[in-house]
Amino acid sequence: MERNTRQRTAIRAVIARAERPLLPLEVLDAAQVVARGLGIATVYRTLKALVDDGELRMVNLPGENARFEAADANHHHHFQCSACQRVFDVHACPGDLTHLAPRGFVVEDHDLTLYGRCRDCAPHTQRHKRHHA
Amino acid sequence: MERNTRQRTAIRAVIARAERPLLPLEVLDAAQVVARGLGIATVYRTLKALVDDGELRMVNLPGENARFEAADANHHHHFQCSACQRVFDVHACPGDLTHLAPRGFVVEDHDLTLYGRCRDCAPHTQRHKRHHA
DNA sequence: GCTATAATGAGATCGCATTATCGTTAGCGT
DNA sequence: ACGCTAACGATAATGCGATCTCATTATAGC
Repeated sequence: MERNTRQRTAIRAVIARAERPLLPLEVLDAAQVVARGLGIATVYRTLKALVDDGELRMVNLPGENARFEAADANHHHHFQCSACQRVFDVHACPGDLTHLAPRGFVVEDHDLTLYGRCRDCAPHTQRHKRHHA
Repeated sequence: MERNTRQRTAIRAVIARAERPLLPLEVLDAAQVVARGLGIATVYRTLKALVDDGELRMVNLPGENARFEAADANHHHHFQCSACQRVFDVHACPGDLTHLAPRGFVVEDHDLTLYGRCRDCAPHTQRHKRHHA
């Protein structure tokens, strides 16, 4: 993390532009457009470094590999599309959930994942085209 | 799934008795008490068979390996202790969350995971002893 | 009790995400 | 522009949960 390379710049840009947490492979695909020849090793290396620096945050969803998003985002949750499998941010929260836990349990945090169809994959309300990012 | 063996009986009993989803290794440990010599291969084989039969359900929590619980339980969520890592059932639900998704998204289901200290690991309110199941 | 064969257990193997290796490339301070 | 060396890319290696292999064991029908 001492030199600014075009690979690192591309990876940073891809994640900053995305409005959803990305898989390492999604980062690779998107960043390769700008940084030709970019390798998966560099993606993993850079993601790890950026997480250590506190610039990125690792996002885990049930049964999924880790995704990465900007760490400066405030508390939010995620929505995974059952059709395209992509994960989107949900800028809403049911609020205080501490009362849901059994007696004697102390709630400190929570994760919420919604499942269904994203805007692009929703039934009925078809979109003109589906240019996935 | 055609013969009733002591291994299978032990595995069924362990899961029925637990009030929380168990990891394959937790099933192994608990079932070995009754079924001596039980191997991990049999645990995986049996869990898979019971899931196929609809008797068990696979439970995925963020960043965790699959756990298994009885399939006849009704809709509920989970609580993972940040100290002992065990997962407990939460028989409560925040209710309708369909309105949280962005416009155009169709919510079909949701997963909620609470994090904190379980009764055994909670601060202050110490328990006399901690005989983990 | 006898037998056919389903089921088991130990250990080898697989699948796959992630990490390490190492020769090459390219920031950046001078 | 030069040189030091961080960073890269290709690919081998790792880690580990889960599955497969196969000789052995034990269930269940007769």
